[in-house]
Amino acid sequence: MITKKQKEIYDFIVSYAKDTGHAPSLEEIAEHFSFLAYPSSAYYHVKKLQDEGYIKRESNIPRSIGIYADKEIKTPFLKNAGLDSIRIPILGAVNAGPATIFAEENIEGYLKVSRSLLNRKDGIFALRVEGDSMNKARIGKNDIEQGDFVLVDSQYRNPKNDDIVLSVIDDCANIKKFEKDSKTGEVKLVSESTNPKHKPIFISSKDDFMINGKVINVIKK
Amino acid sequence: MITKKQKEIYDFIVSYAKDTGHAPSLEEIAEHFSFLAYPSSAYYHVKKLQDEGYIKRESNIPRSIGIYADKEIKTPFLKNAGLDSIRIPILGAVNAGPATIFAEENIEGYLKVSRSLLNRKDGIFALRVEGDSMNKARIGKNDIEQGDFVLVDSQYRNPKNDDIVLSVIDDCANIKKFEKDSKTGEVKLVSESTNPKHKPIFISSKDDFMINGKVINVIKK
DNA sequence: ATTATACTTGAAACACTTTTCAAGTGCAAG
DNA sequence: CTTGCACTTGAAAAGTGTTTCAAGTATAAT
Repeated sequence: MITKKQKEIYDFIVSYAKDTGHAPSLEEIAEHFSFLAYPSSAYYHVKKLQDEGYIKRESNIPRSIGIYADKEIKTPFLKNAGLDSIRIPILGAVNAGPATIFAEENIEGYLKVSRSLLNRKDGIFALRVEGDSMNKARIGKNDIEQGDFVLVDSQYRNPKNDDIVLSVIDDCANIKKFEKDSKTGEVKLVSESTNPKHKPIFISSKDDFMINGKVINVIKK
Repeated sequence: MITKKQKEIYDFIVSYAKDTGHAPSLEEIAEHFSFLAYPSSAYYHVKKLQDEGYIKRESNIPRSIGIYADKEIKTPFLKNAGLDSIRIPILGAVNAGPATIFAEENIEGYLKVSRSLLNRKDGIFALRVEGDSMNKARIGKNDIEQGDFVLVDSQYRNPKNDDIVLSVIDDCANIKKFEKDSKTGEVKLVSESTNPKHKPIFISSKDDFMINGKVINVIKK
């Protein structure tokens, strides 16, 4: 059986590999976790993960940890659910204005979120939603209403059709549904709203346009 | 500008990463090419590839070569299994003779295979097995008998010990177990047969010798 | 013939990584 | 209280891998 620590280490390996394109060394794994002071400790856990079939690895080969893409690790049973929540910074309200909302000084506070909602900790933040432009959109079984918080994965920069994305267009932050025409390549950002005043936004290459992440969850107010 | 040698090296890196889930070391790259006797030579080419923007790499970090897919670094994760079944061309029977069996005109038909058997679609084909030279070998829980089909991953060109490989030696196709002596570097191809007439084949550098893929599955007749 | 380009050679120095092992800690169940 | 489990510690040895450099080769273009 796999333990909570090993699951954390697994997640770190996955996220490290995603970021860099290669696996971490045992030394780096140890460095990343305060409960591991030596590579030998990382070795212990990595060997466990390997024995359980969650990763593959080759002896004496640096950075040879590989992840099986079709194998998901279930979060082990948590004895103390309270300790398993994490703090996520709340940034300025979504449609409030300039792109500078991403600066650190605009952090409004922190939201406490159960870690099981998320795949990874880094790069996720919360935004308070203002307006009704997305009140028909659904993330899981929730809609997005004024005053709710949306969790945004800022590492997700290559949206697929129908993803709800956070974008900044001409210095204005928006939460819209992403739609790209596979033939013309034209990108459209659609409001999923009961309010007809929200028209789709067509992106032209001259617009100052950026996808800042994907909405992965909604936390009702 | 990139040269032909560099393109070859690039392709090797890609195929190695696909097979193993991690990048090769400079030493391994050098070993793989007869025109490179030292890691420093591989270093030279890899640096070129990096300067030209074809790969990314980190200084002093072993096996940190990464390949760009679009603009994102493609992590060499192991691929997962899909859902539906796919068509795989059936080539001429294995020991029927010359290497030209790989030409398209020798496709005998198609075999319908559940994709879950395979890691990837492209580069996989089926071969009908003739003879008893491998009837003791096992792929998963199956042996390889006359009349069976073996699935060959032709992108897998860097076999490990005990892999069952498809090779072409002096224009003759063979399915044998791959064994390389880690000290001498000598390569031996062994028949796993109850029939003692099948002797191991020792590969010398003067032989016209090529690994064409790895047997990844057996489909019983 | 000279120059430039595109490499290869060879060794050594240096850096990074893995592996091992014996001894310990802290916690929870019996 | 004892045992077992799930780890952590600490250091050192044994790999594995990268980088540098100076010198040399081979080919093609000027």
